[in-house]
Amino acid sequence: MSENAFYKLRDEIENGIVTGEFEPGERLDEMQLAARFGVSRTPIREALMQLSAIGLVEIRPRRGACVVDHPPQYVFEMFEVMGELEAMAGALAARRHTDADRQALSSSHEGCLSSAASGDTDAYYYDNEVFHHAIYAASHSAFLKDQCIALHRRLRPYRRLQLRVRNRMQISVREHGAIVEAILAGEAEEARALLRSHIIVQGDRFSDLVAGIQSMKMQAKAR
Amino acid sequence: MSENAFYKLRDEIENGIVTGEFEPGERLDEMQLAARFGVSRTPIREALMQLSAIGLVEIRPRRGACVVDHPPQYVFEMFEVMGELEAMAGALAARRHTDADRQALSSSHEGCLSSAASGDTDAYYYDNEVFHHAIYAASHSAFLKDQCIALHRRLRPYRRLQLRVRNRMQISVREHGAIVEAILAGEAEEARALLRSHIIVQGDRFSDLVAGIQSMKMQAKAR
DNA sequence: GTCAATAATCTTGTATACAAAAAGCATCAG
DNA sequence: CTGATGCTTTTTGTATACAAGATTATTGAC
Repeated sequence: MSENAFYKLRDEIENGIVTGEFEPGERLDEMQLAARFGVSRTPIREALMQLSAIGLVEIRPRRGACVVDHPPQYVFEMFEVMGELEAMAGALAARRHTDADRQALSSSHEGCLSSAASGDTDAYYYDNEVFHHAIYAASHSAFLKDQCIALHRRLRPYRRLQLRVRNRMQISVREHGAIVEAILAGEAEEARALLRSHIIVQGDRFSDLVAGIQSMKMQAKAR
Repeated sequence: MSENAFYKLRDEIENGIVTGEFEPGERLDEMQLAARFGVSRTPIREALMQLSAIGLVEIRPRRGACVVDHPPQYVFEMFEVMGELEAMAGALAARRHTDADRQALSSSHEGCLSSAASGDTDAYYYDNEVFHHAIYAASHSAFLKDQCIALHRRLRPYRRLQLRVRNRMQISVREHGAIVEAILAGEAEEARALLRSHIIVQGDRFSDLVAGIQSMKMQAKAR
């Protein structure tokens, strides 16, 4: 066994939740997980404790851990808050970005452009993450960056769903272009507004999201 | 031992951190804590795992848990983000508040007024918390409320420091008045701006905060 | 006297053990 | 056949045990 099992375990289980292997509402049996990862219940429990504090699993006394199952409204609100945080990061980035930040923003945007052009959603999913992380870094607010990364992670399962929608990649990458422009031009309020509406799930996108969550659960039940 | 020790333990340790009994940077010895609370190391570890996920303690492999010790810049950034989140809550509250919310806002503001008048900082500290929670609730965004409460908790040690500054209570409660007015009048953008500047630690207040953190650490070392 | 190397001690990380609560099951009454 | 009650099994929560890494102390060399 290498170093600090519970860190690895936490990430493994988190990943399982994000990818949908563990479905929303599913019970996470300690012994089962222990057997699966070849460890005892102790580090499993410690990993679950951390995930519960983050808000990815729910622990009810004497009844074990479940993957959280948020109503669509709550997920919508998560995107709404994420939008505000990213907007803040973008506004700060517009004011504070360095040459290195310019570089990182531009090249990560290039990456998104090419993977969007190739139509590879998995590649875009990854490049998109790099792009947004570049904005967080350019904000030069360590705490804001930490918060954005944490919430971004928590939203990963749903973000993945959104890319499935037709043309979403093209629209998304076009919005990225405008965002980069605003940040590099130092237009803080423009960047704020653009990022806010880039993230928020409004109008049709909300119904798409709800439909996606539904089908995710259906798929889960079928297994 | 009653039900679910680690919940109680988590709150106890968290409280110890907030009140400054456990100083920033202090090592949290598992056996010591176990002896103190009359339990074994297992539930202590589980509590520490949760606190580490929240960001109140730091666990380094094979070297135990420490109370986090953020540089002043990071604390400033925490208040900056808190300001943005509360601003958002205030703006939503201005648009969405119900009669019950009006009631809760007004009465919690009354509470702040009277405890500020009496000069009781502990009472004000509590009433202030009730007031801000009323705003979160009035936003009618469950996730935003959760995030605000979590960050509010994390900032409790520093918030406490701020009240020590002369006249801070009077200034704070006056700002509350304007905030209530804006929310009740439905002026979302006004509420947003007022709350943002109410929370953010700017100008002199930042140096006061840094000085407070310093003296907190001095006091810690003296023990 | 100071520094370094090694031994002793302490602390963490994980496994296992055990008690108590919840869930599942069977039996029995109606 | 249905429902309820009591028993069995399973699973959680906590304590304890043990191994391995980190820390400290001691001893010896310079």
